[in-house]
Amino acid sequence: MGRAPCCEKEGLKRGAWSPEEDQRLVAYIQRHGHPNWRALPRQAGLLRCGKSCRLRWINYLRPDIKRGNFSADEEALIVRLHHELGNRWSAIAAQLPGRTDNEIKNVWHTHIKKRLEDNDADANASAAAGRPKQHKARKSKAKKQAAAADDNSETFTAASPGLSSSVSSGVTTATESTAAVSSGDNAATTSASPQLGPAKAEMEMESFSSAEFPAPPIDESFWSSPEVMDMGLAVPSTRDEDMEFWLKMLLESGDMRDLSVL
DNA sequence: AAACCCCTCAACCGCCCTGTA
DNA sequence: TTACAGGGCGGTTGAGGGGTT
Repeated sequence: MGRAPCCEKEGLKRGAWSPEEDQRLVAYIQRHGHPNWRALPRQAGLLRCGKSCRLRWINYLRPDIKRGNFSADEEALIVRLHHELGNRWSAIAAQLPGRTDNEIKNVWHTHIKKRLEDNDADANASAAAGRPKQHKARKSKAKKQAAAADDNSETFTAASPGLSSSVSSGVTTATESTAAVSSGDNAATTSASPQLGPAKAEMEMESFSSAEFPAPPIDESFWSSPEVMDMGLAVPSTRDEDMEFWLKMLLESGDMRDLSVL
């Protein structure tokens, strides 16, 4: 006899969550917690599977979720942890506060893995071809992320407009620092290097042009923050300086040394 | 302008693990 | 020890959207 389904599928809603559903779920969890996911949707008046509620909460509605672009440091950490742990996304997520396993998994499959493959391909083809190909989707993502960085602090409330401010508060503060660091596709382009050894990174740096990768807007307050000042790091003003800045930062943080074994 | 391409990411599916009776 | 329920996890899917032709 087969295993019983986790929940009765009949009559349950599927697909994207509405703001009203989000609000209902958040309100219920804030009031009662989630001692029993299976019973929760019925008690909260939601036509959803318990698993679906859990996933929605874990991946999207939890107040400590850090939304927005992954910083170069975060991406470097993901690469390193994936090297050590494999596809154990929850274990990797445990090392990245505010990030979910689902989000990390998505980032890995859509960005990092592809970049690693590109880098391998480029390394093989560079002698013959020269410059790496710029995938169109990355260009679109650059725009998208630049826009996302602009209203990063509003992402959560915008996605779920009905939510109370108590839930969305804390998300903005958690996000701002990341947004400042990784505004635009800068995170993606600059972090293209961290998973490479220094020589490969240098090779890749030369392949970028400022025309293809216009400098993203930078939150000046970040650069004047005590943490950054303590590092004695100058504010990068050009693309090349930008790349060198991140390389230096990663080397000093130790990430690059760890990654050089890859 | 419109059709097509393809990338992103939220959400789902199904298996596995753990706790409990 | 076994059966079952519930939660967790990793793989996969598909709608939506932006870029290209």
